[in-house]
Amino acid sequence: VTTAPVSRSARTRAREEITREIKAAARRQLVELGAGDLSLRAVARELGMASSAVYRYFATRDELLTALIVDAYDAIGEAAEQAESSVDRTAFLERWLATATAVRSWAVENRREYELIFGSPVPGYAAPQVTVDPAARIPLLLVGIVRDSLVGTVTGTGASRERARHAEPPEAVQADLAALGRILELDVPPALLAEMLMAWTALIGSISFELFGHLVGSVTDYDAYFRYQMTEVGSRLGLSR
Amino acid sequence: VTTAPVSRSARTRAREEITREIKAAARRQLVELGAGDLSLRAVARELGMASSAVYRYFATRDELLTALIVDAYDAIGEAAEQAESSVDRTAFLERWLATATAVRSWAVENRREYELIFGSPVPGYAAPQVTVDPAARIPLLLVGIVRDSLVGTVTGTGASRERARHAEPPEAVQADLAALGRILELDVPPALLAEMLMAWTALIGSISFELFGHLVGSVTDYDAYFRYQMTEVGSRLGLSR
DNA sequence: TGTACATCAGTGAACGCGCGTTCACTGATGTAC
DNA sequence: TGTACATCAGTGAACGCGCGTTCACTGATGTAC
Repeated sequence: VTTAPVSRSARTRAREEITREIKAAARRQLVELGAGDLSLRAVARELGMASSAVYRYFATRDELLTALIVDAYDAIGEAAEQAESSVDRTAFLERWLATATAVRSWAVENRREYELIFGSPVPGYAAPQVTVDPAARIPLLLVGIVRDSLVGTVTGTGASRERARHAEPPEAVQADLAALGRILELDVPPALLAEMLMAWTALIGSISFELFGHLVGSVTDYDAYFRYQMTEVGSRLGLSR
Repeated sequence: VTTAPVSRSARTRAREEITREIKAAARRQLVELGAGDLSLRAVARELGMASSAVYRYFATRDELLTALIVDAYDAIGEAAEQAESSVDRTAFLERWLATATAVRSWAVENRREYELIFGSPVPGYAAPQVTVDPAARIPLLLVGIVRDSLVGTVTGTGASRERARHAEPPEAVQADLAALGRILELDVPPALLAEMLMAWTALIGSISFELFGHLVGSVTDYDAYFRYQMTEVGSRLGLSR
């Protein structure tokens, strides 16, 4: 039995640093070429090391891809959390808008990484379990906002009690929603939970539509259109008005 | 000046047939490997011809890709039009649901081709102008439904006059919408036009979310959830209730 | 504190593979007189 | 209707390239006594 060293050894520190450098180089490649053309050899070349050396850090190309995916989820989640946390806690709609806007800004600035996580899956690559938690950060933000807004309603802190009236979801959907509510420990009407799922879908759907070029010719002021759209979504969640 | 032959020559017929065969083989490859790994050589191999022979039909790999994209847009548009046309003209919500459902079914059955047109763009490939028209078929269906529903309102054929009340779009968005309304020759309130754009976004966004795996763990009955979601979207368009 | 051994990072060559595209060519089909 | 020429489809070899991964190796760092 060996005891873990108190201070990381030179070897360990070097390992961490070089791992970071490999990921950084891979990210640069990703930006230029897209995920499909990401090449271990090119990464090694950029770092001035033998291509075989990369295998000391990532056992396979897919493992490197996975690391990039996890990083991307974390980065976009982090950006969203940062933005959301700086808004007055009782301004629910604004919290949602800050979240949505931050997500979109990150996506615009990090197109390829956004595509990596929200675009079409890389063929032949199956996302492993490790990506699940970081992927949940943004939806969990939304859960937090809605949860707070409901407490707000009860104590009268300002959330709208005139929530839009929705059709009751059909039974099959209710079952899914009930299970989801239990996982999230969120006790809300099924229609509202469904609305949250749709909000999350609308957020990503809208950003993808813009980035993938399907609004070319219809919209020119993407900022304004996006904000308007997300305001509509927010008000359907009963976050204001 | 040569006159066009009345009946296509053997050569012309052969050319058309082989062009079709090349596209079919390419489509098969697409299904297996995704757009990024589509290879001219592999297509030629499958057809038992020299790889150089393919160049008599498509000057470049990208040209072949473009052909597949156009075909995909046409196929999904065709499927949608078929489904929509078989619904009672005055059942506006049902027309919308038939459209949406047909689009989703086609997407589920033709995953890769769907990804080709609605997933992340193939890096290094710029969609040429020829893809614009076929891409418009589905949104134009939606325009038709809403247009008819408005006439319905006037003549009292059954469309709801209790259209959901929307916030007025901000000015920057209004400008875009006005231009869009002129192009479509559709004279409707800006908020409704915006809602149509959002419906189109929601349709594709929802299908992509499902296909790209972002609902795994939250939804199990995709059919029911999708239908519910599109019903909500439809009612926001004032198509019923 | 010094030494012997184990662990690990990195090298460079090699394996086996596939790709897009070009080019000079042969032979079949189409066209003009 | 028959012949001469032009057009076109398809061949096979080649160019120049890049890829992921393995393997036997050297030399530096870490560990146990």
